[in-house]
Amino acid sequence: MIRILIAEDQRMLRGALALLLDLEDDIEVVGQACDGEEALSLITSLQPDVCLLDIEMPVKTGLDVAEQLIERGSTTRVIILTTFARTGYFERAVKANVQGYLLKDGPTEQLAESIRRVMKGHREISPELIFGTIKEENPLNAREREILSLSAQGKTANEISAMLHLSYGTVRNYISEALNKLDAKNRIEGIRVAEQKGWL
Amino acid sequence: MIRILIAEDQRMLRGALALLLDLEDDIEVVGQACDGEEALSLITSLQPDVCLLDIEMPVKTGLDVAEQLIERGSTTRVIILTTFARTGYFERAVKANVQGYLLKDGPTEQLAESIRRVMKGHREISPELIFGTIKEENPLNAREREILSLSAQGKTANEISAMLHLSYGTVRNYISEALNKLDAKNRIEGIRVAEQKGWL
DNA sequence: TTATGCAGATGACAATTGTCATAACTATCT
DNA sequence: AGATAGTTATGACAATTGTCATCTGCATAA
Repeated sequence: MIRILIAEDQRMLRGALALLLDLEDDIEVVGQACDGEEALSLITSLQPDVCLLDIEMPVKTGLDVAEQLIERGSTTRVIILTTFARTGYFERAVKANVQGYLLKDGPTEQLAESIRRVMKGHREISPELIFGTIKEENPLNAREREILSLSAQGKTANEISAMLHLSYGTVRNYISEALNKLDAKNRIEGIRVAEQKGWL
Repeated sequence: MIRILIAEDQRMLRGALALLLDLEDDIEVVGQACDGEEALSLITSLQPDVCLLDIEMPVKTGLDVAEQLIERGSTTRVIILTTFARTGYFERAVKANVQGYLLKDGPTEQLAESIRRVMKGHREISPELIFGTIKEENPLNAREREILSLSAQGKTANEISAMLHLSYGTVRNYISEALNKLDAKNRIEGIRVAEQKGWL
């Protein structure tokens, strides 16, 4: 019996997946979490064989959870299940050494089969991601990302400088550099591009 | 037997919902669509009793579909099933006279029951939406919305003025007015607020 | 007819933003 | 020690943005 845990904040999907997987004879859904924090603590206490992690969840993202599981030397295998084929997300998942990265756009029928294959030691990656991704690296460094994120929240260069204890000019330099790398003509365009690629 | 059609672009969710509903003795999923256009043509040809429509789909949104069904005098009952509790969406759905508006954040178990109740002539609205929404009207008029949308794509005031055959100053006036209404201190914040409320 | 209101335009002003050249200070590598 | 690279800072400049008061048509209602 494969014991699995589902972490997904959208209740309808979480419930439907749990039901669907429970119909399989060899799979048992032992727990469900609606945010990253809960997922982490349930995985620790329940020790499931596999966990299905959404990325964009409250409190902690699925990627955060995956990284912390590695740190703790957990034996639970991780399958990321997300809407986003964003290169940034995928790269981070690969670095965190997850066993699977599936898209919510993929077929339902394949999910159970993917779980079984992961149990056998295979890696399961949505075919959309296998080609044409690795080349698109995140061009932004940590500072640029941090500053652009704050800017994306509507913060002003001045506010950001106060928050990060940097000078006004430095903040603007970083934004300028980021926009240059993203080939964007202003903050708004830059934010669009970066968000869309999962670089923020 | 209640014949239903599901329109939802996310394949995993669509598949899971179809399976879940097909398990019910009195419900039969007669069709699935992955965009609004397909939904419309399948509803016309299959004449299901109920259709489940996602809002944010390619080609045509679920709201577009609902509105066109009314126009055509279709007898198929409509349940909107969406992630978004945005007031703008909800208002539009109410105006289109849909029979249900459920959130994907709601419980899976209730879905089949909601469908049965809709068949009996009830209206099904997610409880989150019943209170505290109607008052939050979209404060932006058509022009302001149009201009802020273009701005959200990274367009400059100058570019927008050329696109809409308005003067540079007029465009900035509209943006200023929109920001004032949204209580935002700059474009970026304004865009965030408006998008989050479904006002764009 | 006057009044009222709306869509659009103009001009002026200050603040913010985007760009660039340059420099100081570290830390690291050779 | 010298070379190199990364981080932070400055100053200067132009362009863009945000705000306001004011003005022109134009339609429509009193």
